[in-house]
Amino acid sequence: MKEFKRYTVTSALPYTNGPVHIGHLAGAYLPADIFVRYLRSKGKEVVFICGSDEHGVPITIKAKAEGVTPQQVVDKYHKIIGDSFRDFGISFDIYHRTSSQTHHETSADFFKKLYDKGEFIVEESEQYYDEKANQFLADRYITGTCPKCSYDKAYGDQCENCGSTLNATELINPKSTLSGEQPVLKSTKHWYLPLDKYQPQLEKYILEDHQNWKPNVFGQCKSWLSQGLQPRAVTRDLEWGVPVPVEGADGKVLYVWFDAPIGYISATKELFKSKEAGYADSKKNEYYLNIRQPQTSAANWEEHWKSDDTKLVHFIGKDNIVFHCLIFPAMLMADGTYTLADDVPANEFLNLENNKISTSRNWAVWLNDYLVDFKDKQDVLRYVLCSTFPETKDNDFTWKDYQARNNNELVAIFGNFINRVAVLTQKYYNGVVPSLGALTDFDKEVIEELKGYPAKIGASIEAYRFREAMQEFMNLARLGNKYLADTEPWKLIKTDEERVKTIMNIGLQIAANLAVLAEPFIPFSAKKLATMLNLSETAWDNTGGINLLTEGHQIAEPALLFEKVEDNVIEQQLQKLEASKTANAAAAKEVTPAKDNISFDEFSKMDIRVGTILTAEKVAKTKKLLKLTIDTGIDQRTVVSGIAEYFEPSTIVGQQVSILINLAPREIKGIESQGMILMAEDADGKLCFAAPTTAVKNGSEIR
RNA sequence: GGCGGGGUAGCUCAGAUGGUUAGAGCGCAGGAUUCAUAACCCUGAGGUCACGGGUUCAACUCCCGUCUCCGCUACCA
Repeated sequence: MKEFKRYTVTSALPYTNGPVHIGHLAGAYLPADIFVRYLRSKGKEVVFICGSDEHGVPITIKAKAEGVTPQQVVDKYHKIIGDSFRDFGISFDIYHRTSSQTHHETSADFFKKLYDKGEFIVEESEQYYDEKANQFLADRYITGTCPKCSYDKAYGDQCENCGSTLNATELINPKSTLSGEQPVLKSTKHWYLPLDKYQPQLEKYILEDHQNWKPNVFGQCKSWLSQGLQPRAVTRDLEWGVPVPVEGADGKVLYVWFDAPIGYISATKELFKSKEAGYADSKKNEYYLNIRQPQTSAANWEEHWKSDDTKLVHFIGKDNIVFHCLIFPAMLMADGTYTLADDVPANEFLNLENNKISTSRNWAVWLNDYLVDFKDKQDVLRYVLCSTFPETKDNDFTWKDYQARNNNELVAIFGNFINRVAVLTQKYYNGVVPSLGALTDFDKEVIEELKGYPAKIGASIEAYRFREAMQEFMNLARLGNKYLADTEPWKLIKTDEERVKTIMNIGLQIAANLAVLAEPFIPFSAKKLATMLNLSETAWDNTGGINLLTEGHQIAEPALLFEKVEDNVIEQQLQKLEASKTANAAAAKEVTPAKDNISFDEFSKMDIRVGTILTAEKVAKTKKLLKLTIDTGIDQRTVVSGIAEYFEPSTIVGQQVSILINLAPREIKGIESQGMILMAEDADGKLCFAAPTTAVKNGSEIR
């Protein structure tokens, strides 16, 4: 195993268009924080880097929608996100941001160097340009008439009428959805990073040198490599971002995926820059939050990025694997002076109450919200999330589990043990650590077991098995409880006071060990415990023994580390989740505005009849389609309808429906559909039949 | 249908490169105990490792197929 002199640890830069939730925390920030806190306790040199990812199209869209500038959007969320991380004890040495000057310079320089080295390919292409809005248009912001089916509201990338995939340039009468104007074709130039050029190097880097990476990470890289890498554009026509620093690139910025990972580097730069200012935690500085003095002897940022004896570790979610394992390394290879990541321990996704966490559906536990409802309980969430980290597959967070973990583990095992020791010490010795006398065989066994924990927990952390590490930590608390249960000092105190001193001394030593070992996982409680024990030791390597507290040492009054979470609190959270979900769904589903008036004649053209479903069967190899036979009173005809997600074929036979019978037939999945069933669609997408409320003769006209 | 990832005790999840009686926590049952936030401690009952084939002396672990679940995607006239 290679010995590294220092570590550079990064967590994925959160995209700054909303707050962060438990899924983010569990995926990339908490694991990294545990890892880093552990390293610091081990006395390792480490910098822990993160910041806001503030560029890209989605932010400009959000700004436009809210009538503010992109900068205002990112300012708002940079603060919210940064505060959330700080409040949860995510101990970044710097939380930087990509809109900062340092970042703009760093990423521009990075581009410029590659440009000068001739690493890029330049390609010119014709793109639609909105002269009124003064910008190039992404395909989905262009509508027009479909060249294939003449549907007049086709999008630039696809026609929803006939389903064909389009190029924006194929549309007839294209219109910009931004201004409503007809866009013009304009040729534009972009720079591409030829990833294919680095394919052999990347294959060696991953497939040969890093077979030890997690299976999910390794597998995905392998899959990409086997498909063959393609050149990727590194620039875009956009105002918001880092301007492309070369001639003839007006109105172009670095593509956000290119500048974002450089954010790690610029943040490190900024961290070292602020060294002169003494790393003051300056919340007034608009460019960073939560800065602290890193535990490193490095003289400059380069030592953390360009030395072979630096171990670079990226903590990310699984959506980011390709960028961190292939694209960013390719960029660094193109530069040639950087060291590459030693590991990228990507987590899978965290679900919430059996459903995927969703920002748009507001199905999430937001960190800033959590602290309002659970003041000072950041450690409980840290603990619960760590115990259910999606390390090998998607995992589920439930409030019931949260309650159980808190009550049965934090309170009942860890908190209870500490309380037992503290209360007994207070009761018997007024809080003074008693002397250690002769050891029994059982004492020796327990001490021997205790001795193994620091290394065991540490090994798990270093292997990125945080769930296992925390379980081991909790096993030490269990050992403490067992020690007390088996030695029964409360009985012995009546017959053998000397023996009780030894027992309590050992109990206290276990508590002190727990205080140090808890720090990476639950730092707030660890601090509370250390204060209670009046303990100043923080070094991991000094744990494992029974010498953390000396005889005669005074400890403070016992205080509870954790409290139970009652049923009603959990109920409330579940209700809140449900309520915000429905509220959000309703709000998100805007009522479609009324269409233009039509004449009675036009209306009369539609021939809508009452019909009855005679047969229904699923169309093979589709998810939504049912093939229906309808008795229209006039004839029996086949209709294909996209309702399979909501209706079992057998249950709708005999159902009366409204059917538009003179709609031009169309072939769907090889079946000719002769008409259209009228359905009402609810806000959540559910469908219901728009049909007569009492039975009506088939063929009756609807008008 | 395509791509990706899954299906292991009631629940949430572990199970390196195939190898003795498949694990943990919770829950459940019984016992012990009272220092402790009725908490702790001990014991126990629970799994033909989705199903069917195959490779192997040996498969939860490798290969093929089937079913099923979850994402993204296609079909919704």
